This record gives sequence, structure tokens and C-alpha cells, in this order.
Amino acid sequence: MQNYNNKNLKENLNAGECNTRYEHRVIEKKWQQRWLKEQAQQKHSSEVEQSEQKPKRKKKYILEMFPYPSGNIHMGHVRNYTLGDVLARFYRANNFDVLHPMGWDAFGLPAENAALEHQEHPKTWTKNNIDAMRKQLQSMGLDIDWTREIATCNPKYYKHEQNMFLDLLEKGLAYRKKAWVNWDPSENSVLANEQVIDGKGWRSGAIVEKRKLAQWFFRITQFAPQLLAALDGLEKWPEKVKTMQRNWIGKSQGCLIRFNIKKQQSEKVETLPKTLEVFSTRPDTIFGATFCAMSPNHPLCEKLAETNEELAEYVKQANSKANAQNNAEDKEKSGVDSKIRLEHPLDKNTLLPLFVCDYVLMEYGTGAIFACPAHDQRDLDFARKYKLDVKPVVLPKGKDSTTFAITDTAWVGDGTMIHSKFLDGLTTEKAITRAIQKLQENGLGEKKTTWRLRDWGVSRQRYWGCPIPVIHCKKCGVVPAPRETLPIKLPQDVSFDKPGNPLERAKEWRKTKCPSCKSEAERDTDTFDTFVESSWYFLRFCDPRNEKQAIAKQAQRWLPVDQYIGGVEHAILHLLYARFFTRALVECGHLTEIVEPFEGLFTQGMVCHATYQDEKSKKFLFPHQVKHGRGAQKNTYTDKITGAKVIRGRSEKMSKSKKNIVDPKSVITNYGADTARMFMLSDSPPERDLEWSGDGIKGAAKFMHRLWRIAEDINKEKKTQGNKSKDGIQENDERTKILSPNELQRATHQAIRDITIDIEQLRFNRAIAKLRSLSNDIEDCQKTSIATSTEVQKQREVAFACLLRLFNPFIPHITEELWQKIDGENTLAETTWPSFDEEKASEQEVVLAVQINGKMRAAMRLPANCEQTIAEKKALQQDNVQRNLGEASIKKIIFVPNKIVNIIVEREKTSETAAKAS
RNA sequence: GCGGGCGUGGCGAAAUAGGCAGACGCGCCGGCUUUAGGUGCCGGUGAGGAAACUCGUGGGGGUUCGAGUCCCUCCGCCCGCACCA
Repeated sequence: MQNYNNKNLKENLNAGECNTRYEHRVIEKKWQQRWLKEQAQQKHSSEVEQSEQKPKRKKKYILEMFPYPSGNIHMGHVRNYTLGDVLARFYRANNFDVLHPMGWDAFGLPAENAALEHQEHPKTWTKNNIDAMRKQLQSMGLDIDWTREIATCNPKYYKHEQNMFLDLLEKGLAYRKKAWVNWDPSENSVLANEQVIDGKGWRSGAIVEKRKLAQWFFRITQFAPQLLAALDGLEKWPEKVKTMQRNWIGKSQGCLIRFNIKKQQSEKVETLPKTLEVFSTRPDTIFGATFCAMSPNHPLCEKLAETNEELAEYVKQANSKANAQNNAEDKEKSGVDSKIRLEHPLDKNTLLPLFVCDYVLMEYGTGAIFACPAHDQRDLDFARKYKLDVKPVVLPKGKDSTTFAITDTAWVGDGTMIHSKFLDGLTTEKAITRAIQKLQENGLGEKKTTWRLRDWGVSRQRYWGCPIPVIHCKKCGVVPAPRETLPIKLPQDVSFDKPGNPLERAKEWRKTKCPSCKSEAERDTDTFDTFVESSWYFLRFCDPRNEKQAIAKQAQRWLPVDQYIGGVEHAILHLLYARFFTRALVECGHLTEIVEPFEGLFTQGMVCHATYQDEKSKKFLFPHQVKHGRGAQKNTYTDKITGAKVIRGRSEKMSKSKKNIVDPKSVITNYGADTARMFMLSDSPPERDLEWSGDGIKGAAKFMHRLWRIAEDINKEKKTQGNKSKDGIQENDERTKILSPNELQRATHQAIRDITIDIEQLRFNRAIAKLRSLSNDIEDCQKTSIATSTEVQKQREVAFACLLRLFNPFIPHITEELWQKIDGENTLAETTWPSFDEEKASEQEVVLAVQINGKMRAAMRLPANCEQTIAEKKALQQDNVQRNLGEASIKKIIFVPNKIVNIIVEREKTSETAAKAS
């Protein structure tokens, strides 16, 4: 579709006076090949050698989240990697040592699914995809150090991961336990808490079941306090992401209370524990407790269920229901009496019934609570349903204790304590302290902080992942694989014809000897969650070929990552895991002192596009299948082939399922990488969503041609300069705006100043706007009565050279080509970023606004930094000011240098007085 | 419900530190070039008004000589979390 347009452009250029035309295909290929060749020639030496050879310069580690090798890049990738590339090229031009690598998050389920579908081995599938995607990324002209490329499925990579795991094991940071886990019936695997969204698997969308399995866990909870506290120090992280992590870690302070279990009924309670622990953030409301509740998965409940059929039945029901409904608020609370009675810790005469309730979560606190219906909405809902007592103990301000009652809304706010014995009269805050104190005195409780964060379950029952390096021995139990046997490689010869884990069927591979007793033993058939690989890949880039260790000490000079760029969707998963893993690696001695892996984080917006649906069938159509009406038919859309009516839906994130995708390959082929990059960076601020548009890409393409034309003009001027005819300089066409060489020089220096700051702050849209502005200025700079054509030509040349240098990080191919065309020395990549001259950038003349009582009445030209008296005098001379002042008396004049003169008058000539006058 | 963000022309957006709102672009309109134009170039483009001028940054109020920007309040949209005791 876009070919049509391109052909026209070329024809036109051919027909015009231009000697050459802009052919992105030729140019981009030329430069990309050259860059790769140069890179290959600089043989990659180890970090140890490098650090000895190279003089120490400032470093920048620029990293974009590495892609999953699906086989094709999408627009999100294009945006992500373009953003990083601008920074990498910018800092290189500013004489930083820049690390800008790329790798592949190569393990994961899609490879296995593909294997199932196409009988292709995951390894082959992944490798082919990587090759295809590498080519696509290279066609974008990214300044990436391909000599450092890594793929996480490479045994040379995961060998270190297995080694790290053994360290974690030794340090007690990895452990195995039987636990309730999230089971995705579609993926036939366990999911981490973080991978369950609204009760469904994050990828499969299948409703997740609860199962109890033996699993490997990473003790991320050990670092909860540090992970939380250190967020405050991450100044270059978006507030949003920090908030999400804070919520996820979920610190809450309260107290632990032990309730004595009473042998109430005739149940066999001898084997039961003596006490039940509950957690509460509101111990002040302890006298409002009318019952207690525990989770169906609570150990005590499980114990009781062994002999209590009603309970057993309820537990079964609750677990199957647990994730069936995803909207928590709509869930009807239910429960069943456990028949256990608990003694109130501060009132021996009160016995509280213990219920098993589905609204109490085993994952949080102790899995049991005391319920205070008057002051907790959930408890109240439950109490009303089962006709339990509601006893208010907190009196809101301004209410009367004799009349205050709870109906269907619990009072969860502060107040004064009532009906609470020794707490009576205290404020909520003081009552909390006092209650904890009293419980502590009685040995029935203590202050306690709980965390929402759970340990990270890393076992996955899948083939295409990193094998967990442990051996199961019937005699010795779980034994770590000896380090010298690493890597434990995945077996090649496995079958994918059945669902389930192929490793379990790989009998030969499983068979091994116990390292400890040498008897027959079996390998663990689980593999790691792929988030384990992505938790340290950024470290490996620093020293990607080191076989002895994951990262040498010298290589750590690159750390931390200075600017990390990716989507917000990883705000908690990957970014939290990586923060944990880095700390764990410091603990295990792999890292010396780096605690925070990502100094700066930037979360880019999504790439969006309108959706198109066939009016009748409601089937989605790709944008390239849709014909847009023109003129009067402007807002009508039809199917290009069938002519059927199409409805245009709202703009949404590009996704395969809605078909609102534009393939980067076709854009790069038809318009070129520079045009695609230009469009990506132009209009929307990088953190905001970007609306893809065909017109937008055409606009960017148009600009490429314009740049080309300016270069041609400048070259022509240069050549004709000798014969003194003014042919080289275009005659004044009907341009309204004409710049003098002096003004162009000023604009150039201002551009250097402003654009440098914009790039540092990732305000690329602003930078591009200013670059376009400078291009306009170069075109508007013309011979005038006060400037000779030589002066104009010289200044245009200087300005254009500067424009190319400033533009290079954004559109690297065309700028290099034009640089060569105008005889620039070296290549742009080897040319240092320009510096600006404050003197030359500063305005000599400024326009001041003149206001009367804050209303703009005139504008006047004055020399920069002129004095107040001069400005005031001139302001008062302005015709329009005179007219508006009339006979009004001036009260005072406010003067802001180079900005404004505001004349404050008693009363401006009002319409009233004006009316009177007439 | 809790937490975070956003609201500026027809559209994407600019606007140091409170000082000429709308830079830069898309679209649209006009002109020139063109056999032709979904090409290129030149010009115009917030609204109202003949003009002077008035009105305009989600609504209302406030601080100030002066508010898109600061404060209060309300409304709307987007995102995240959500039975967290």
C-alpha cells in the first residue's frame, strides 16, 4: 500500500532539480553493514583485559528490557529500543563508555506450545526466532553491542544460574516446602502469586486452582524490609512503580494475639494445639470481638476436618470456589462453625465461637482473625448473615454512646473507646498501644509487623526452562547437585506428543547417582520460573563470556544500570524479583556492593491503534485491510476487498487478538528505519501512549526528504560560491519569515543548549520539535540587504552540520549519509557532541509584553536586559497603551526584566465611562 | 473501596522559577507548480466580532499586579491493587 506513495516521491524528486534522491533502502543497508563490520573488527576482549587497556572514562549502562524471542518484533519493541538507542548514541557522542547490549529471554512456554503444534524442538524454534528477530532489530539501526549478545536458554548462561541456586540453598535463601500453590490447568504448571491476575493465569487466562505440592521457594520475604525502605532512595524511578511495589510488599503493623483453645464440646481435642494465633492491626477493638475466624486452609482447620465431615465438605467447597469468582466484593461470604470455643484474652469469662470462613486468607497474617463486626465491614457482613452479635466499642466523634448503633455499615474510623474496660475513654491510637501492652503483660500477644509479600515459588513443571540442580535420593532426601557437574543440561531427546512435563518422561535423563551415598537417585524434573533468568541477565551483560564466574569484579564497574527502559507491566514481577535477586547475590558474594540494580527506570507508554470490525460479522480486521473514505465520506470505512462496511473502534494497545497491529517490518521496508524512528519519537512524550497513524508516518517520511533537499541546496550553494553569482542562494521566494545569519547562529546555539537537556531528560518529543524548528530556520535564512550570500551560505552550512550532529541519535542512517555528502570529517558516530556558546545563544533583542492591569495591550522590541526606566518609558509611548490608559492615573508599574511591563491604574477606562463619553 | 496519574485547538502536543497560552507536527482551507495528484513549494488556521475588543487551558471558588502553572472544592477519564484482618 505504501509503495504507491513512495514511487511518487521518487518521481517527483527525479523530476526536480535534485541531483540525488533519498533512497532509504540503499543508505540504511550501507550504514548497518558498516556498523556491524566495525563491531566485528573490534575483537571482544574480556572485561579484565579491557579494564587494563582502557583509560577510565565515565560510564553509562543503558538497557531496555530484553525481548522474548517470539519470532517477530512488534511496535512496542520498536518504541522501546528506539528510546534506548537515542540515549546510547547520545552518551557515546558525549564521550561516555556506553554499555548497550541485547539478549533474549529465551526460555518459556510458547516454545513448548510451538513444539507441540509443529513437532519442532523448542531449541530449534527459539534459535530460528532469535535469528529472525536479530535481523529485524539490526534493520532498525540500533547501536547495540552484539558481541555481548546472550540467550538465557544457553547452558553457558544457565550454568551460572544453577550455581547461584546452590549458593542460595547454602545461605538458606532457597528452600523446599509443601505448600498451597496456584495451579494453571491449561499450562499444567504452578504459577507464582504475581502471575495470577483476577484468579486467572496471566498467560493462559484459565481459572487457577489451588493445589498442595512440594515446591522450591526463594526467601524474598527475608528482604521485605530492605526492598521497601530502599524504594525511597530510587529517585529516578516513576512514583507509580514505587507505589505499586510498596503496595505489593504490603507492610502492616499490628499485633499478634494468642487465643486459648477451650475444650468446649465433646470433640477429641487432646491432639489440638493449646492456642490459636491471630493478627490484627486494630487490637483496640478487642473487646468488640464477637467471634473468631480462620481460613479453610488453616492447619487447625485441616486437623479438625479429619474428624469433622461437615467441615471437610466445606473446605472442599471453599477451595474449588476460591478462584471461580474473581470479583472479591461480589463474593458472598460463607462459613461454618468449627465447634471450637476460644477464650477472650482479656476477659476470661467470655468465650468466642471459632468459624471457618472463606473470606479469611491463609496467605496473609496467621490465617486467622478475631472478628469485630462493629468496626470491620467484612466481619459485619458475615455477622449479619449468621446472626452473630455486633458490639460497638469505638465511638465516632460527635456521637452519643447511648444511641450509637451499627446498622449495615461498620465504623472503621477513629474515635473514643467504649464498653472496653480499661481502654474506655482512650483514643484509638492510645488504645492500640495500651491493648498491645496489656496483652504482652499477660503473655498473650506482642507487637508484630506482617507483610503481604510471599516467598517466591520458582518451580515450574515444564521442559523449556533451567533445570533445578538437585537430586532426590531415597536415603538422603534432597541433595544439591555437585558444582562440578554443572550445568545440568536439558535433555535433547524428549517427546512433546503428550501434555504434561516431558522431563518426567525422560527416564534416562532422570536417572543419576546420589552424590552423597552413591546409590540410585533421580534428578528434579522441575525447571525454574523464567523470571529467575531475567532477574540477573543485566549483570551477565557486563561479562557475558566469562565461563568461570557469572560476573567478574572488574566487570561490575558497569553497574548499576543507569537507565532501564521498559513497559509498566513489569512494575512488580520482574522489577521486584530483580531487586531481590541482586541483594541475594550480594549476600552470596557474587556481587560486591551493588544493591539496587536499576538506578533509573523509565516506563514507556503503549503503542495504540484504532480497531476495525466488520459491521455484520464483528470480526476484527487489520488496518491494512481497511479503506478510509475521503472528503464527504471521511468517517466511513470499508473492507478494501469486499467493500463491506467496517466500524472503527476506539484506539487500544496493539494486540494480535484485535488485529490492530502494524508490522514494523513493512514500515521499515516501505519507509525506512529512520522514518519509523522519527515517527516513534516525534509527537508523544515517551511515557505516554502513542497513537500510531498512517498520516504520522507519512509526515515523518516527508521530513526525511526535506532534510535531504536542504543538504542538496547547501551543497549547491557551496559549489557556486566561487563565481560570485547569487545562483547558489535561492532567491527570496514568497517566504514571510526571513532569518539573518546572525539569527540563525543564535538559533543553532539555542538548539544545542535545549536539545542536550531534552535528551538527558528523555523529552525526545521536545527535542524533535526543536530540531524541526532549526531545520525551518535553516531554510528561512536568506540573503538580505544586510547579509551577503557568502555569509548566509557559511552560516547555513554551520547550522546544518550542527543539525545533523544533533539529529544523529534519532535518525542515524540519513544523518551519516548527509554528513558524508557535505564532506564532514570522520563519521558522525566519531564526532563529539557540539557545545554551545552562552554568549551566542543569548538573545540581543527581546519582545516585552505591555499590560494594563494584567491585560495584554502591546508588545515592544527592546535590547535584552534593558533597564526598567527605559522599558517603562517606551511602554507608555505605545499607541494602544495611550489609548487604553485614557485619563486613568497610574498606581504602580511592575517590571519583570525581558518579560513584561504591567501598568497598574486606579481605574482603567471602563466601558461604562466610554459609553458616557459617547 | 484504597493507591497513582491525567484533563490545554478538529487531533498529537508545547509553555525555565507564577509573566505574550497553543512552539513543533498532523489534519483542514487557499494559492502556485503539475496532463493528473493521497506529490512538492508558499501562505492561512483557538472561538466570537466589521473593528476596537471580548472570551478561552474539565466546572466553581481563592491567593496574586498577573494563574495552564500555587491553594481549596467538585466533575470526568485512564491505570494499578483489591475479602490484606
